[in-house]
Amino acid sequence: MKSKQWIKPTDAELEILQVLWSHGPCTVRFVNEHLNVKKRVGYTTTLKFMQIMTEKKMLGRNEKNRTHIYRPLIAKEETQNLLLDKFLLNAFGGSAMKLVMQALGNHQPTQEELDEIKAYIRKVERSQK
Amino acid sequence: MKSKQWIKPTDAELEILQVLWSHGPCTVRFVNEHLNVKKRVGYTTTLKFMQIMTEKKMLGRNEKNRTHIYRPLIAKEETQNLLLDKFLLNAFGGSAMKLVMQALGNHQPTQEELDEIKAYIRKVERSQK
DNA sequence: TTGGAATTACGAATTTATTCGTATATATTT
DNA sequence: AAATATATACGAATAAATTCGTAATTCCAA
Repeated sequence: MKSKQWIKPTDAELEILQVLWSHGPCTVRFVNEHLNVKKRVGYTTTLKFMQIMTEKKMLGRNEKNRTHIYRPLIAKEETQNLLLDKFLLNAFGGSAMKLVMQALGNHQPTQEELDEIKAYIRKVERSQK
Repeated sequence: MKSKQWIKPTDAELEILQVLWSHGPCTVRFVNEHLNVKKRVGYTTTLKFMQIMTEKKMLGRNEKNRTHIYRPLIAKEETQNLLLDKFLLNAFGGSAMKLVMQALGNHQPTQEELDEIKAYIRKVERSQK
């Protein structure tokens, strides 16, 4: 994706992507209703965004029927990684460790999650020596 | 800080805060020169931002002398935490663990850093039982 | 078959963020 | 003291992001 032109999704665009990533391809109405669980947004506002995102090649859509079906064209993990890189630079001066420690500190991890991290660390350590 | 009105710093404001956080209180000129290491920014642009940030109570300034001395009024860690919370929600749907794992995966931690995390995990585990 | 509901397209208003020019005042240099 | 440099204040242009109204079209139900 880095090879193609990478356009950073805005906050509003990200909210829409979240919906499309978790549910499959869906209609504007479906997305709009999901957004409205959290905050009030007009239908045409959501529509407009999804049209813009389609122009930007963030989304694709099936126009076979009158009601278009939209799908994400950019992958969740890859997008999150790129956003993370930017955020890391902007807010944490590029120090991934600072960010990790703060994230851990602020969000009570469960034992399972701690185990997951420990397993990951062991894996890294093995590959390092 | 959460008690007071929290205004999310923009990217440009964050760059200025970074300078003030790492060096102490300083002048507009000093900040501007530091920003210019990375990218070209006009002096009055930086000045304008710092004035706006002062209005927003992000910065304070000593006006005793003609050349004002600015200082951050919001703390680094606290600000980063709040930004992290927002970012977590926006980009990672609130899953701190996903973010931590991706951050670890993308940025080769050194052995010292891994040790730091391990120590932290042990600390959490001790306090949990 | 006609009237209401749903959908898209389009344009534009609004808000927020970024950038800088110009005027004016103050200090410094010669 | 006059010229030059440096600082702030102010306003405004530009750009980017967000929001929605209206018109035109298509579908569906009475």
